[in-house]
Amino acid sequence: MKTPPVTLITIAEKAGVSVMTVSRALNGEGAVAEKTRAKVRAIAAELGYSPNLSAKMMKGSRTNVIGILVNDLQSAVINEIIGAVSGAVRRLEMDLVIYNSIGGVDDAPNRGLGHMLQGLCDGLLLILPRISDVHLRQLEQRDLPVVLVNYWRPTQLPVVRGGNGDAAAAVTRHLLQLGHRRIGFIAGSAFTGQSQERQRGYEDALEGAGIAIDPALIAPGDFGRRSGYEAACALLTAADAPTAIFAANDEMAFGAIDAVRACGLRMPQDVSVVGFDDIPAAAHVHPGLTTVRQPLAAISEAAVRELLLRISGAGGEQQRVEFPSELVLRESTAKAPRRAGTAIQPPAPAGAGTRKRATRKG
Amino acid sequence: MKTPPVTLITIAEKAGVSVMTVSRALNGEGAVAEKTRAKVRAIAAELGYSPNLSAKMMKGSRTNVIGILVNDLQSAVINEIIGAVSGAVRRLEMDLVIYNSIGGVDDAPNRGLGHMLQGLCDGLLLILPRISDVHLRQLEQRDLPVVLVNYWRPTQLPVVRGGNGDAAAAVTRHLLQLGHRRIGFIAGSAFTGQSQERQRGYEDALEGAGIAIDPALIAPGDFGRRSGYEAACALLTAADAPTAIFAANDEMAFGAIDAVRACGLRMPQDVSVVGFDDIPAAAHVHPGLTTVRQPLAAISEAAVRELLLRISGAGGEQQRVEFPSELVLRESTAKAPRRAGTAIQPPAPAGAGTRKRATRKG
DNA sequence: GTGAAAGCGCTAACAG
DNA sequence: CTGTTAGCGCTTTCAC
Repeated sequence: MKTPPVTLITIAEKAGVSVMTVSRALNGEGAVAEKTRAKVRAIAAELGYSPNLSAKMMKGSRTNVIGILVNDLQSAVINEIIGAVSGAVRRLEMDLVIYNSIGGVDDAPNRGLGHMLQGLCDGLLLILPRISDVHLRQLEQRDLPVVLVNYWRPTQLPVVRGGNGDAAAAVTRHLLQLGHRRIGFIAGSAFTGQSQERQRGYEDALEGAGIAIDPALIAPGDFGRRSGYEAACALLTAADAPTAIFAANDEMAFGAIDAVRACGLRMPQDVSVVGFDDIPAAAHVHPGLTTVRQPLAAISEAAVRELLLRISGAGGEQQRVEFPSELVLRESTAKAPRRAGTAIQPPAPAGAGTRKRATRKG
Repeated sequence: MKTPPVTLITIAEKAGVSVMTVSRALNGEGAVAEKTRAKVRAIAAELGYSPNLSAKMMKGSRTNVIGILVNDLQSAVINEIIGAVSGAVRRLEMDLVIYNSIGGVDDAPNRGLGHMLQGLCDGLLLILPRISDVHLRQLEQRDLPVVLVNYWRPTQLPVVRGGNGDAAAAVTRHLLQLGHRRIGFIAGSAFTGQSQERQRGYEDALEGAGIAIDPALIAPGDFGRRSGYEAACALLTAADAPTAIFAANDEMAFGAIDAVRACGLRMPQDVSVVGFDDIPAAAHVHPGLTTVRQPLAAISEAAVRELLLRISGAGGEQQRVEFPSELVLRESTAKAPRRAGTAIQPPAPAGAGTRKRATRKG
């Protein structure tokens, strides 16, 4: 029913030429008489022809589609990256398909991923904050051009990313300049190198200022708001509590802010809070969150460019590209208070305004 | 280099059977000896076989992939829908591919869309807050199972969506009960029926309460935060200003809140603000935003179910499914203040804390 | 229960 | 410049 599919054959018949000529005319390659080409193109346009990708990819030729493999579409950072990649891809007159390999770390080794790998895409951009090494090894084995974007684990695959260590050091120095001496750090999960690098920057800056690193000031988190809340509660209620908290990402910083309030403290007067990522909400809250902005647009563009290089076989000279991140000062940091760290009463179990992260059964 | 692709042939040779048998064994269809099947499956697993979708779709058989066509990946609502759809699809052991038809309303009629239509997906979920009628007509022509999710225009295609009118009426009645008599409404863009329906609910509730609709209280917006700010400024600085503002979505409500503050007014004491959508940020701001929550999970599941029906040819008995939305009361609404609407000084051009929407050149 | 043949829409390679 | 042949990996149809 409805419209029958338009194939090269349809056009060939209507134009009175062979299928091959139509193919060449439409793809702009091979020698075709200008006149023929024009005619064929006109008919194709009229009929609303769009090439059957499946057939194209079966022949192993380029599909002009690049794929994104992502496993967390909820993340503001990732959505920004995807937006930027979309733009870049579009400017190249290519198409973009996103494969959401939701689920856990070990997900989609053969499912889905396999499908995409099987030729649909010319290349793949990986935006995987949680990727397992097993999965990564599989990708290394494959003969598909691939670039890791912003999230990585040790690998030989090319990586394009924003700076973490330098910016984290800058954050820490900023806090030091404000007179803070006990600065807490809330780490993220270890599935990506991001948190470690940020922590390293924090530690380097402290050491650079001649301040010993106190393990009691480093709390574990998982990049989720809730974990930031809990980590901050732990930090703030301990003896000799920090006067500033640096969270490895904005979400956790928000949780930390919740905790500060739940502890009856003021932000930034009593406790300064800094995040990382500069997600849109960081600018929207009051007071605005001091944080770090990664140049996601530049990262995305570069990643696409890198991928294109791999696709065209000009296999990488540069295996790792890093763009410096930038400190964004807002109102969540202030001069360190005079008080020595006094022990604080722990708040009620679930802090007001704290949103529980959705937990999925299964 | 690296791993050569594993095809049915590879497996057939290794198993000492024909390609056909392998195909049947793997797909579970057709009669195959249990023994053969087990053997074939074992080899397939061992070799890490994953079927070449391209070939599959070329034969027009089902690919077990469903596609999402979306044109705004920045939207929190849409991301929530996509998350829910992902889950539903996964539970069905199918795969999901997202096609981001960014750009304008008239975009992707033949590009991209065409590709997906050409068989990659068994069916398409459309999450298109901005879709043109032209585009919609094209889709209607196509012989591909399609379901519109949450956003729609007049069409014969099936639609699964959350309620708008009833919930908007509930919001309005809530404000009326708080004593508000002059309630402003900020409309969204007209590309989807959502804004109109929400406005209708607002008007119905007012009329139901015997209050005449004042066109001066209805301001145009485009669902963006900035437009909410501007619309609210206009409402608040006019003579006989409203004591409550109902924005057609949360983003605009946030803009309205910025405006309330920029005008030197307090929220909710001087002006109550209500949004629509219950995006995560609505719960995160202080005071929390009273808004409406659409049952996105239910909507998404139903949409997938509807789509599956179409795919299996059981063409729809039900063309429109609607799930009731729910009023979420938080702290942005309060009893109407005593003051008569006094004229307010307009704020400085760009309100503090207002984030300009990114404008893309080209 | 299994296999052989044909063909999906397209393009690379080689004629003409 | 244009046409012919062959074949990508798979499934459908029909044979054994």
